[in-house]
Amino acid sequence: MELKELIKRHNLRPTSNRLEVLKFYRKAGKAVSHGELDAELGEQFDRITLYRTLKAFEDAGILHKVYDEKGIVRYSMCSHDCDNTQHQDNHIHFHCTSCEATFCIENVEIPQVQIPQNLIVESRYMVINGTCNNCKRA
Amino acid sequence: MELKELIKRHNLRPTSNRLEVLKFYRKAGKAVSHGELDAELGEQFDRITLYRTLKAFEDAGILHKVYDEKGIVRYSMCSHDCDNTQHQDNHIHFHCTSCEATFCIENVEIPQVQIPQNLIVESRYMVINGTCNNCKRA
DNA sequence: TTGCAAATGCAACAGTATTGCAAATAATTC
DNA sequence: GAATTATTTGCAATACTGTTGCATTTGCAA
Ligand SMILES: [Mn+2]
Ligand SMILES: [Mn+2]
Ligand SMILES: [Zn+2]
Ligand SMILES: [Zn+2]
Repeated sequence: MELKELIKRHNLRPTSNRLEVLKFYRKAGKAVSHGELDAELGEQFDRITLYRTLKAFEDAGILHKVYDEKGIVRYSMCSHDCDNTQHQDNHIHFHCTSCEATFCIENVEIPQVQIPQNLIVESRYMVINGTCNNCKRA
Repeated sequence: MELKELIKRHNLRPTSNRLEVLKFYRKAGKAVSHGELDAELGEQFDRITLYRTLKAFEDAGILHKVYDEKGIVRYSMCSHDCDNTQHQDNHIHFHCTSCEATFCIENVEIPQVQIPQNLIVESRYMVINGTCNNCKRA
């Protein structure tokens, strides 16, 4: 199994819990909240364990946090070379206001902006709200 | 008092609670969370009333919500012609990672971006993290 | 296979926010 | 100005999200 390798490469133990969680995230193809994860795997694993799994994956650079405009926390697979020392997820996120799906726009960097005051920029975060492909035709 | 007028123009009753809250927001010059508001006015007004005041001001177009990258909810004065039908707060927000202050960059619009998929864009949200003027020299 | 470190489950707790309802207050009508 | 009506407020209860402590289980390496 490839997921096991991915977990090991990030210095975590590939437990059944972690394998199932990661399988779910990979399959989802979008950002998933703890609540949605719990709805899927809550019978099998404890609510708190799922919280800790998400935290562990985030720290390890396997998942990254995604916020929509209402502050809802979701997680999504890291694509590149994130690890426990650094995340590299500075891409745009899209949030569908119809179905509430949120996902990464991997290949679009967040544009730089000229801000007038003498402020030091460290990072940028950007969410685009709109209608996704599925909801458009419906 | 000018604040009274502002509240009335948005079809709300200018109670002492609302006047004090609005005075605080105007003075603050930055985004303020419910907790910070409660720390200032909690002796005088009920915690829940403050929640409802913020909600009422938001619905009326007097305040708008601001989220930082950690999902913390703050509110800030609306500058333009927001009302109960529409908000017009599509500017960038700046969050200082040192002092946690968050404020509006009123005069900088959020840049448009070309997203590849056929997604319908409705609005954009952007937060810049960095170091503010005060913290820079410290 | 034994020993140790990491991971899990359960219980308790913390922080933030919402809802129902009765009392208080503001605006409107007389 | 007093009576009537609608809005606002305070308090209690509740919900939701997330964290922490601790005993038990599991994975891994010696
Ligand atoms: Mn992403
Ligand atoms: Mn703003
Ligand atoms: Zn959608
Ligand atoms: Zn600062």
